Amino acid sequence: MLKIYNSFSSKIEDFEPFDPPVVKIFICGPTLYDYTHLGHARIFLTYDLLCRFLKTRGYKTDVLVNMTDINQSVFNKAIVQGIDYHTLSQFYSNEFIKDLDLLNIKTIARFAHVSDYVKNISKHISSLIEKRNAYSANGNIYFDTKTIKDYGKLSKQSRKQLNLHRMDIGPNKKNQEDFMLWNCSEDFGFSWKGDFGKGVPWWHIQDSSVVIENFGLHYDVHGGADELAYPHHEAHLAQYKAMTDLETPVKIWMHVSLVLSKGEKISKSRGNVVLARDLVTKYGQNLLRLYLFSTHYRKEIDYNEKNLLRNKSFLKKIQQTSLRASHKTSEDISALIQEFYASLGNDLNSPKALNFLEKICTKALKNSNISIEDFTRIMDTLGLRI
RNA sequence: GGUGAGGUGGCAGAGCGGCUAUGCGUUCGCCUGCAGAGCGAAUCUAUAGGGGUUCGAAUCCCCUCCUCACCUCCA
Repeated sequence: MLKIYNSFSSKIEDFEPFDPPVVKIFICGPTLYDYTHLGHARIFLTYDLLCRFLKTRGYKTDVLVNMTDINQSVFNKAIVQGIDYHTLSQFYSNEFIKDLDLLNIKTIARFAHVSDYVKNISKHISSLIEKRNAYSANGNIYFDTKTIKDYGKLSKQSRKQLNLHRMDIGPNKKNQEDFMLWNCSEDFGFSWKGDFGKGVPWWHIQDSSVVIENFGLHYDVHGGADELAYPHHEAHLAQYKAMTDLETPVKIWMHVSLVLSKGEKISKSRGNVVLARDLVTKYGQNLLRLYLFSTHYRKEIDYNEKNLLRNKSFLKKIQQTSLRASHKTSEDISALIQEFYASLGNDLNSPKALNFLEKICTKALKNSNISIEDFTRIMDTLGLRI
């Protein structure tokens, strides 16, 4: 039904959720200090496609997205603008939701703002200290990565390599690669109380707490951008294992590749950011979907406007097909429809699926037929609004 | 140094064992007072290099060369 590449095992695996027919998916969400750009859009559209496909196979999806409002970048921008960090993050949170709507992403069931979870985070840190997975050094709390046997496996790094990273630098850390859970040493002008001291919950533990509060001891898919594999996902997995006492609390680690521009990563520091809303306004979400889905999710996309526009004629063909859709699907097209879904089922091979869709359209416009029902189902799967 | 993704026609970009996409471009028609847009048709027969597997490879295996990204906050 669905084969999917698991970054943890580096293999394409048969997908079987813990509690079928429900599929629990966690997606690393936005840090709330700026608008959604094309790279973010690709991430959420990919999981939207995954969910829509899973639904056609009889699954029910439960998607959780964390909304990072406690974060250095948020604090910094709030200071620059002279406003409360919460006001700032709330603004971008609303804008994010608007962007998802523009992108026709309706598959996300829960949004979890980290600031609503600080008490839980503190509780979980206390318990990690108790279990000796975490320790205090110079007031800060760190996770002892040596307590996790195969730490580094997800990001495919040896202990030696991990040791080279200058991770969350501070005095008296047990291991160079240990990461911070609770920051007590910096003054942000505000702090929260934990049993272990006043401070700010740090990056990685936020997701783990959000996940365990919402999903409990296990879930099926952990998603996010490729670049999050280290240190973020590695750290999250270590914490989550310690919290759940399970060896495999997450079935599939699914990483979406980056969007580049002129061969370079899209990022604010390089000044080549393209906002999702601008693209949707200018070209429409249909075109954007066709463009992004015509590259496999594990492959980088080098964005340029020309390539996006190339899908125009394809979109037109789809629109013409919709006008020609009839009451019955002919056999040759029926076979192609099967191939369309089979392609998606094979590690979400959307470019191949689109190829079949194009063949379907070509035939339907010549001498074959596709039923309105079959056609609509394909559109729904891809999230196209024709 | 480590990890991952790639190298396809003039260009962009799919296909991932046999049916050789698609788009841009180019050329020719139709349309038009001209131009553009639009429509129709034709055109380019490609797969980094070298071995191998196979009846058959762009597609699988090995070697070489090259490109890019990530490994620090970034999605």
